[in-house]
Amino acid sequence: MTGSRNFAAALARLKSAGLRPTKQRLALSKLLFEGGNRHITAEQLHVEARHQGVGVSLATVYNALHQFTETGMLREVVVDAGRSYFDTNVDEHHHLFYVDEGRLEDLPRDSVGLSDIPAAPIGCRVERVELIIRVRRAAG
Amino acid sequence: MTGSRNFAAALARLKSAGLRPTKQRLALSKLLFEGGNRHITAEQLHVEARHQGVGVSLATVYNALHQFTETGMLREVVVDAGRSYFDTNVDEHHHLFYVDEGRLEDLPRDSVGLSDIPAAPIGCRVERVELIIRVRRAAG
DNA sequence: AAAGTAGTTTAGAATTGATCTAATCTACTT
DNA sequence: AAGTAGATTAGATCAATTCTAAACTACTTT
Ligand SMILES: [Mn+2]
Ligand SMILES: [Mn+2]
Ligand SMILES: [Zn+2]
Ligand SMILES: [Zn+2]
Repeated sequence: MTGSRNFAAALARLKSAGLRPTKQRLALSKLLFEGGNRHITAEQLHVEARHQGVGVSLATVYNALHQFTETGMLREVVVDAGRSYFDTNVDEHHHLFYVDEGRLEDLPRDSVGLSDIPAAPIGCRVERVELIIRVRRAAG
Repeated sequence: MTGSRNFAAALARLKSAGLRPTKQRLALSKLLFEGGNRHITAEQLHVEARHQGVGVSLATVYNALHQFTETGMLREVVVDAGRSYFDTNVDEHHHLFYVDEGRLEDLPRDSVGLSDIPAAPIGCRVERVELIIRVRRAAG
């Protein structure tokens, strides 16, 4: 019952994004969007999928993550040179990054006072304002 | 005269960082710190050095950039997965990132109203607060 | 100044995350 | 059921970075 509702939700998400509901996309969509917000890398999602017996290649994971991002289901967050995180929370918000663990956590938009953002230079538009607080385990 | 003063300054920088003043480090230090603030990648700096006849390998450029960063002469800025930028401005400030060009520009700290930053979780300390405004050429 | 030592540089190999290719497969239309 | 556009995949490829270990050099000690 839960399974079928989740299936229906995943199906609806793909349908409204104009993506064919393949076995792989359905499985990845469920992994990503069931449960709370997630910040995950392609490799992590691939491992998770295989671990659940979902037959999906790494190339397909990358394809799906990019398609989900293009259609607004995900957003990409860059905090670490050489690794991209995909965020299931596409609302405006900020991030806490645990440098040691390579883990991202949401900060609600109103948890930070942010004002007077400079206007974009002429001929440009602001694509996004990213605020990342990098924290590290305190020494000692 | 200018040459010798620049040499003296580069020498002093390395000395105070506890790094041996090798030909390569002196040359890279001059390229980085003479003139205004810079945001540069390892590959870019390597090209620039070779272009000026400085014999330096890419591995050494990476070594030097990391050593300069560890000793506080540079700071690393992550805006693009798969490419690291090194910033000669180590004062607190923010960035404008021109996505199309892959170019970083400084925003003075007081050009943005930033307040009420959440405290670091217990056991952690805030290593840095990064604010990046991503801009893109306006369509049309 | 010569010798000794620890630190530095380097070419080239290796690694990593990501993308590409082109052959196979599948969801949807007719 | 057949046809077609779209999707998946293994494996090759790529770009940035790191590693390795041999040669070199700055500095210290005689
Ligand atoms: Mn990293
Ligand atoms: Mn990129
Ligand atoms: Zn988030
Ligand atoms: Zn800067």
